[in-house]
Amino acid sequence: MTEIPKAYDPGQVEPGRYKAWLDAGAFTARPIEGRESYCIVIPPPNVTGVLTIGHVLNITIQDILVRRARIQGKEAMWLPGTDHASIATHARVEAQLRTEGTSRRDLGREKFIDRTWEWSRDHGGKILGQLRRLGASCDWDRTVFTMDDDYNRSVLTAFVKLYQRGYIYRGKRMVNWCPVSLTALSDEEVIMKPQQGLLYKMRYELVDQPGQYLEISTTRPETLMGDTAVAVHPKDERYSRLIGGKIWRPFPKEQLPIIADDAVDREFGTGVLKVTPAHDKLDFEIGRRHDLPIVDILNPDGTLNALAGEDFDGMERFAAREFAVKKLEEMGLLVDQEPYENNVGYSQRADVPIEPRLSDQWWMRYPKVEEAKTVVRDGLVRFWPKRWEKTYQHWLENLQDWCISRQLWWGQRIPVWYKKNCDRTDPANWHVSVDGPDDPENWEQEEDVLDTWASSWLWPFATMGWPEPNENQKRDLDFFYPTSDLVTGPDIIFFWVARMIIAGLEFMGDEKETLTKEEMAERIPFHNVYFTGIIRDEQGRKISKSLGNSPEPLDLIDKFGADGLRFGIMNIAPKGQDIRFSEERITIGRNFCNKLWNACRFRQMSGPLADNSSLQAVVSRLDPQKFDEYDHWIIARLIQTVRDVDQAFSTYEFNQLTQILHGFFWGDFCNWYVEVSKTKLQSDTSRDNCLALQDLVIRQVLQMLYPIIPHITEELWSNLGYNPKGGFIHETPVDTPKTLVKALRDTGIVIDASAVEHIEQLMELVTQARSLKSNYNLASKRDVNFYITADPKNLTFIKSQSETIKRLTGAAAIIPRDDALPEAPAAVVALGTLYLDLASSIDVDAEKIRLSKELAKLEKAIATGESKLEDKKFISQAPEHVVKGARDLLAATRAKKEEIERIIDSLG
RNA sequence: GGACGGCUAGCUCAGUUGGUUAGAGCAUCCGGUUUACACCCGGAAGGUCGGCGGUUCGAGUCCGCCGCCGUCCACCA
Repeated sequence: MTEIPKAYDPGQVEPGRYKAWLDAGAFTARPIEGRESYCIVIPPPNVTGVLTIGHVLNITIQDILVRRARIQGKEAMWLPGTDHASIATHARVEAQLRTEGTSRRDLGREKFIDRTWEWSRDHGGKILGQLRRLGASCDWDRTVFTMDDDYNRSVLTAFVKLYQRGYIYRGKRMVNWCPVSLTALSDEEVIMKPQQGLLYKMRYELVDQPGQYLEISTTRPETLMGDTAVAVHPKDERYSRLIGGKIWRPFPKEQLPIIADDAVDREFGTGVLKVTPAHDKLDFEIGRRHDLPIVDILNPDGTLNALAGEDFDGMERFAAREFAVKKLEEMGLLVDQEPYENNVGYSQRADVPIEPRLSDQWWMRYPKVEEAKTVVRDGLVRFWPKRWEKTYQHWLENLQDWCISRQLWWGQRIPVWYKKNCDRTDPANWHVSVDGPDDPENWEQEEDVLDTWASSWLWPFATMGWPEPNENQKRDLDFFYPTSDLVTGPDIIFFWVARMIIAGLEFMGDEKETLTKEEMAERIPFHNVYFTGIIRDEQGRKISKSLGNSPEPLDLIDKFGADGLRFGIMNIAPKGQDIRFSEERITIGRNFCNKLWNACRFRQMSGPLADNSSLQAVVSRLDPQKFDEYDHWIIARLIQTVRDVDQAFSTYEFNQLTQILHGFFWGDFCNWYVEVSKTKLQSDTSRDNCLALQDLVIRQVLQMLYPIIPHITEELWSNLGYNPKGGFIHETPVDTPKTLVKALRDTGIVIDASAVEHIEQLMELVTQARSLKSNYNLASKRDVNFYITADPKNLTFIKSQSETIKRLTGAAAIIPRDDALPEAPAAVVALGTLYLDLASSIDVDAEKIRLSKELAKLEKAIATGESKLEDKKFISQAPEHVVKGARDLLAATRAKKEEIERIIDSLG
């Protein structure tokens, strides 16, 4: 046993405690027969990332869940790792190369990849190290990187299997092209942003009727050189006679057909649409229906090419827009331009408008879509909060094929080889396998790599050795899969959560077209998904680097301690809502740790420690014969708190959790029980029982707090001798409400409900007494007397508690009286009427005003109660206990009112 | 355009299946070194629960409409 220092200093405690856990292998999980398993796989942070406040939230929740599972006696495994983040890492390495005056093309594929490996090794350890400072109890020996050799093989195997099963194909289709990253993107990587632009109205001349024009509206005049038709709605009478005719494209000057297509909206603009099949998704579809030529006037980087005409060749796309408008104007073809807001797709990563572009890509049709809907609808996979299920189902119902190829180098290179000098579009010339062809000299491998999400969607099982697990991994998969909880943000429901569910259903078992419910249950990757809120700043803005409003987590840890930060952030994170972050609101965590520390310190100062080695040991030190009302009350509150905490854990209500524990420990235990203890500890007869009770409360509270604030609770658990044979706190299973109640009952302790009620009444009396003193500026005086009138039963109780009442109120004496004390401030409470004895005269008028205010309140309550009870419908239709409650309340309120009226009278 | 979420004290949030006089923390104000803790203790003030209707004996809670704020989805150029 060591003495506890005066103020809690997390810096002195946290690193040592964390190291001790690591040294003892406390986070190592092994499949153990007959033991309940618990597993979380971490959402792998980007390998080049640094810890953000968002991670703090996410990691804290996961650590709470894992540690709670561990202290419940489950075999708990938290699997850590990082993601290679293909496009993001690419962008950062390329940016670095630019500062060196070189580029990835100059470097070549191999050297670029070497360089990127170097980069990720330099940065990769960083974020994992930061997680340790937060106290993350990951099983670090299992750390996985999505570019590890084994993981690569998993990704390639998944590709090959899906290819063989007919879900993967290569095709020339419209893709979202990022002109900065120079790669195709999936639909999910495109963000629609409203854009202030211009809507141009221009006119094209009819070939057959020179001097006659058709007016066309567009927001993108720079693509007109790629137009290969204009289209109208087939039923649009304004234009029906022109269908089948021709029109002049002004430059490069060419005749275009006028066609009819249902997709044209008659209401929009003039109802005439210019059709650019190479650069617009809708136009591409129209072009396909009408067999229109496709003229691609854009280079991959978004500049125009020679097909746009000599004067546009090489021009940047937005410069080309201005230039095209200028040309139209000069030719007298620009009719109008007006401000216009429309939605433009942006590349999520590069933050520039994407170009719809026709190109050869690899696509995936999703397998097991129906099953993916079923498992969530039927609760095999539960979402918290539930409302995200709707978002998930909606996405699955409107699924588009997934573009999985990226024109990048960092990532899993697509395992397809093309026969040299042969037609790449013909699958007969393809070789698809994990290891490649036996005669590599005759083949060329596909240049593209896979979308990062096409590797991370395998995370829950590829991290455990799928598809070729060794003996240990096989046991892991059997034991830990399906995993228990997934904790992530709702922004990646589509990117990651939905796809992991699909991948699990497809791969975690033999190839099957459809699955039974039992098979689904075995294959799902996790049972619960907890969606965190998104952290915002005090003004409700998103946290972002450019706004400079991102809190620095490591500074916060220095300031508040990891435990303080953890408690604080849990306290301010409402379930399913975005979180307003402010540093000030984190102080509650630090303050709470300090309170906990000092309460334990006070316990240590109050008397020698006795046997605390187990729940039974502590409980057996209690002496039911010596229980007073306070003891009953605190035990009742403790049991209720254990129940509430249980409930909060099982419904993932983490802010609730901190509030329950904060309220009980600080509000009930410290402010009332410990204060009362100060009297009890002076008496030899009550001391030991009181200390045992404190030990019990502290013990149970430490257990419940451990998942949230593990370092400090571990330290105190050890300092107060709760650890039999030096074990960690989590090695003693946390008591359930049942085990706690049973242990108490076995010792002969049964909660006396009337004692609990008495204490609540006593607390009211004390509060009112303090209030009276404070109202007369006597709060700090110790020589004040109180008088009380009460019925004999209550008086006996009050007398028995007079010492603690005196201590809690700071009064000199509490003196029974038979009648009212004239001209004295008074308060009516459940136990009687309390009078503040004032040696000097009081401000009678002020006191009258105060009491009148209270009287008004009571009269209002009486009026409400009376009208309710006079209502026959209420009497006949409301449940009996509600009616009785209303009657009792009315009676009590009337009595109180009469008493206050008497006091007012006595004031003269 | 559709869907979802939020609107309760100055701020951030609780308010279970409708049922006593709507709560907490922070901030504010007043008073305090009492046998742990000033990262503390005691007290006070502060709300027509976004608006309007409806159901009901009874609505912060259920229903309808409206208003802001936010998020997601959507091929009107």
